[in-house]
Amino acid sequence: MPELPEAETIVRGLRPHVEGRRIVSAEFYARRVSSDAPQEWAGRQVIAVRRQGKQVLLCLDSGASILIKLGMTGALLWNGQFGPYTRARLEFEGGGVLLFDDIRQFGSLRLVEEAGGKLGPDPFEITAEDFAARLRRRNTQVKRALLDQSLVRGLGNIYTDEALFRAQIHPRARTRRLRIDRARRLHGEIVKLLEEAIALRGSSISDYVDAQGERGTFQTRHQVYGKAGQPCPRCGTPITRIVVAQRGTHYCPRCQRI
DNA sequence: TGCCATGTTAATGC
DNA sequence: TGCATTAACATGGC
Repeated sequence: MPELPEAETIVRGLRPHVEGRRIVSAEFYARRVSSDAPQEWAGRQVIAVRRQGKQVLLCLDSGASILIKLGMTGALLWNGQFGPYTRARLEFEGGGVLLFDDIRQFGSLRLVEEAGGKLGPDPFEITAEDFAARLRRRNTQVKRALLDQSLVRGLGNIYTDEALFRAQIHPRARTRRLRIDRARRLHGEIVKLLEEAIALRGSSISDYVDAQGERGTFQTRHQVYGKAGQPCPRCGTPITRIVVAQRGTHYCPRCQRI
């Protein structure tokens, strides 16, 4: 669920509470949530809260960072209610508790020495030119390429479908055959889409909530995601659902031609 | 009941 | 090397 706009909303909500604070203790309640020893986190000060694609980083005074992957259903709740899906709990000096709730347990927390890994550039930090070049270097379906975090980081199933609709590109279009102006335009649409989604605090499709437990509202602006059978907002043709890269994919067969 | 779901990674084969 | 496919993870909703 959480993609870039949701992670950004969580980070913004967490920052004023967590930055500059020291971790007093950490506890894990599920084997899968972390393989770290929680006492190794204790005593560390969080100097910055950052987003990395769709992940959240708590940057520590030691130089290392706690990398938080939200998976499908992860939530970070500031002073939230401890519940059956609470998988981790961080207590901060001076009061305040950060809970990591995660129904499906695809999320995780782990200490990393270096950020980045195999992630590609953030869509906000890459030029249209560079984006187009990276995209056209691949030889695959454009939807698959956008979901690949090593091309650009932060897009998931929802925003990929929405961005391709806005750019009027078929999700199965081959990256190598995309004209350069179309690839540049796709980057522009991605940036605008993500900015709009952040302004509305993300999309709450099922259970995404921000650090205060509040839902986002960008789902009310979705044009194709989850809209199979409904008329295309541009031309009225029914939105079609197909499977691309093993993911449900929504597009307008008239506006988005190969 | 069976299938589907916003994510990621590993294994395997071409 | 790059790309495609499948499985796996754990749980809730329809």
